[in-house]
Amino acid sequence: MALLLIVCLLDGMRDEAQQKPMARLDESLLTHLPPFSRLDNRQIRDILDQATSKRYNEGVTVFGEGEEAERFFMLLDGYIRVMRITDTGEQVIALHIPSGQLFGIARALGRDTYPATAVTASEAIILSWPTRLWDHFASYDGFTTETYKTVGKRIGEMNTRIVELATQQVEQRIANALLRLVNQTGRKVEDGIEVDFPITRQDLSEMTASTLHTVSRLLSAWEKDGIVKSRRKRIVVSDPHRLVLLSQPH
DNA sequence: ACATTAAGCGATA
DNA sequence: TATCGCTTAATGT
Repeated sequence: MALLLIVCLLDGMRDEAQQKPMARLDESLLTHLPPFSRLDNRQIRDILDQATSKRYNEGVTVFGEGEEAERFFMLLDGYIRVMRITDTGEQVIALHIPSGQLFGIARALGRDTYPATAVTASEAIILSWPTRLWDHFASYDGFTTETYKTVGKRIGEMNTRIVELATQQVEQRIANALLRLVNQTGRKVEDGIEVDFPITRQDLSEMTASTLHTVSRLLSAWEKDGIVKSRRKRIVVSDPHRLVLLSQPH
């Protein structure tokens, strides 16, 4: 969270017109991120000078499904939850995006509207650029290939999730969802690995086509067996191995 | 093998 | 105090 501090200070902390051009953001913020790692300092400077930075609170919608894709985004800190709403008003969580990744890149998918809704799953710091700059970015060496790598990973993840949803039963689905969360966003703590952002039973049920009651019951049972430890909005996996066993059909 | 309904409890703001 | 997250039991499919 040191990054949070730095950017807040650079932003001047004040006035809630948060959407403002960066004064001087350090180039090292981008140099180690895959889409930008092959660019020289002048190119990074150019990119940063056109970026807008904004700090988001938890649970804030960055953009909504179907909206005009006016901008694309780079998540510098925090987590993004990508979700869709069914016609009956039910929410389905498609995936979570960790910091260091681009998102809302409709242009790369040949779309002019966002295919899903993006909500902050934690406090977040996000850079964004007008979509018209996408082609300019795409001309940079390695930008496109790296971008498609992460897009490919996301599609791969969603693929395996579809198979899970279609073939496995709830216990396996929830176990798999939890394993993915700790693998992607896990943070080592005293007695295991903790999901790095606030997550409710309702959230987990929306990731697994289940209900918060079933999730609650399963987490309680797993806690009794010493596999997980959970309190409100926090889940620690203390025995990942046994969770892997549960994620396997038996 | 699950979802739904309902009731109640503690934490949080 | 009101709302939220969570648990549990009973009941339904």
